[in-house]
Amino acid sequence: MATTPRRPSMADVASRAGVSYQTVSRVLNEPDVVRPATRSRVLEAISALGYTPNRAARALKTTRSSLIGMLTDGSALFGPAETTTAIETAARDAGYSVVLTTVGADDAGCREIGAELLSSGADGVLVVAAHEGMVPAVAAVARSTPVVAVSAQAPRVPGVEVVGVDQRLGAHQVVEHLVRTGARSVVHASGPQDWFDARARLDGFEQALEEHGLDGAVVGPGDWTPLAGYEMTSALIKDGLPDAIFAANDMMAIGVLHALHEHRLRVPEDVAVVGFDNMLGAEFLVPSLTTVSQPFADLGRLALQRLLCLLEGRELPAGTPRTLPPRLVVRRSTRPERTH
Amino acid sequence: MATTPRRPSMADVASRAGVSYQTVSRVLNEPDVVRPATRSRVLEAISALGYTPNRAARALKTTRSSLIGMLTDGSALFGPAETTTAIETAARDAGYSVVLTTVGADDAGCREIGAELLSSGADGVLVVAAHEGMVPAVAAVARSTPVVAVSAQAPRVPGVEVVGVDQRLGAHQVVEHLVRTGARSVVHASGPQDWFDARARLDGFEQALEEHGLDGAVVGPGDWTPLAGYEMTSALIKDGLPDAIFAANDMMAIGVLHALHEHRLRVPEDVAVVGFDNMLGAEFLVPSLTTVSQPFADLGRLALQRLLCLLEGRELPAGTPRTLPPRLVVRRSTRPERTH
DNA sequence: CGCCCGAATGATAACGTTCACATTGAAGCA
DNA sequence: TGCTTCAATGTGAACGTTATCATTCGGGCG
Repeated sequence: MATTPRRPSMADVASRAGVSYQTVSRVLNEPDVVRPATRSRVLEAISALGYTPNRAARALKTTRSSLIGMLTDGSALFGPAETTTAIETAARDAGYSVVLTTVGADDAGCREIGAELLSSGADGVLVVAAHEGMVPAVAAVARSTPVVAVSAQAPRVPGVEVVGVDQRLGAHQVVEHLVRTGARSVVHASGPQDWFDARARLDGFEQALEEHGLDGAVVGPGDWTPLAGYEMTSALIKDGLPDAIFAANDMMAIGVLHALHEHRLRVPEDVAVVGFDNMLGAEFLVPSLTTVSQPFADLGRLALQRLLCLLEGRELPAGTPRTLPPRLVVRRSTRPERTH
Repeated sequence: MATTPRRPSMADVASRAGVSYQTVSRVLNEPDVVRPATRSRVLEAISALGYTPNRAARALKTTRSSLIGMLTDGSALFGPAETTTAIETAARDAGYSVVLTTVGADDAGCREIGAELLSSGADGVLVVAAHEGMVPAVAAVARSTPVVAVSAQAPRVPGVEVVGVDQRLGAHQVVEHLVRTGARSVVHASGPQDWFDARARLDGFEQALEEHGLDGAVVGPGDWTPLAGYEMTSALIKDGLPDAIFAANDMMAIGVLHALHEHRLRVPEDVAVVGFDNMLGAEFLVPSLTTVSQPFADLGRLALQRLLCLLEGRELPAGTPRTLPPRLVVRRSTRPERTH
């Protein structure tokens, strides 16, 4: 009774079932090779003792930790959170655990973060809300571990695969919708340009603008927050408003709407407003926000699938996309499209 | 050249530095006991080889994994996300990594989730958005591992410590503010009652109602989403509105505001609205939302600190709170308080 | 000068698995 | 019957650490 209640090991299970520890190992790893009778005896012993395999020992022996590192931004943004959850669930289904690592605003300890992620023994790493600040950490990791980034475009790090939503396409869809609803001038309230997604949205915006010969301008960059959208819009109101404002994300759009409301400007009659992300609640803003829906959860699953292929040396199923399409969701913050 | 590029081990470092691997171990774990000259020689070898300790081996030997399990809800809610980040950062500072485990809506695999968390070898577990659905998993874990829950009240699981924001107090503050601003009747659009926080807010609401002799009712329960708030409010509009609506969280408040706006009802003149959480953007809703701010980040750090004490057998610093106070943030969705 | 002591380092064993190979036993076949 | 063969299980070693004990080497002191 005085002995420390050590977690049961294979040896304990083995002696209870009257077999050797190797047989127990086999029951766990290649069940069909052991005779049904012994197998069930072992299984019974396992559940009776509440045995769980010691992952440290397994990792030591196999040099594979069954851990996936997830590098993500510290801000509590909607999209990343959803992607994160999808990744974790899919990883668990595949027999992996996810170790979370957030990188804050400061680049300071960033290379160090990479080293820590590495030493945590992750078999592979997923980068979720990719921005410049992560590049040092990613570069440090990528030399010795497969990395898949969820991002609009490859962080300029060799050996990093990329899976993402086509942000440029999304921006195009926004501009085209605005054109169809009569806007002649559009301002993009841009996001932080060290984020790859923000840059791609801006690129797509400028390109679409040119294609349609629209008047347009870019203000910002903002930092994804409502306050940024609010301040940019307040400035615009002073300097002259366009027909429409395209915010880099829904949070900034909230600030845009607020500023307009504050000045008794009507949306969409005076100014149309579009966001990006289709976050929870976008539909219930005042007015209901036209925005671009991103398949965050699918994205997470796709990224994980890619990483698993890298890890296990499998080929990707043919036809697996590298890029997912966004979807424009038209609501009340833009003028209705003419239906012929 | 044909040999697999194995990660360097202590033995490699040792032979390069001309010492035994035990000395390398000592340099890492108790540096002062080794002579400065040899120590620097070893350190030089470490950095030259890019050696990082093998955590699996260490974990196997010490029976401590330096892993903290974080059990959290799958929904992409704002509060949990912020708490999560704070925990991860604090954990990393303390030399721990965080393995993330989300539990979805289905209770099905829930006990199993506990077992997996356990077998992942976490030294301790933090429960972040506690609700009934987690109880089986938590119970499974708690028998063999320290658990701290971030929650309004103890999930009824023995041996689980609790750290939380005083939700009842928050609800009290809301009701009192509403009373001071002239409301005579308040409806609480309640949250999912299997969440401990939602239950506590409801309790606090009812208690405060009684104390102040107010008219009141509870509608719901909702599921934290804007849609829920919207539907409850739509029903209220048909059946008769109170002076104020207290939504269980800000997301639901968004739906409440939307429904009111849709019926041309003015906030706060016709109905005052209050939320809970002070999520990013609450300030910029239309109108700016009065709500209860929760110190999500502090909460995460506090929970981690408590868990570390449990893990390392330390006493908590005297005066460390078990409960953090919320803070009422008065904005424009409620009538202004009279200033004498 | 011989002894002992402490500081610095080395050697050995163990943690709980999995891998590679050895052993057992029963069945198949001439 | 005696041999081979294959299925089922057991044995020994190793993964990279840390814990424990053993060894070495100067120097202080009687």
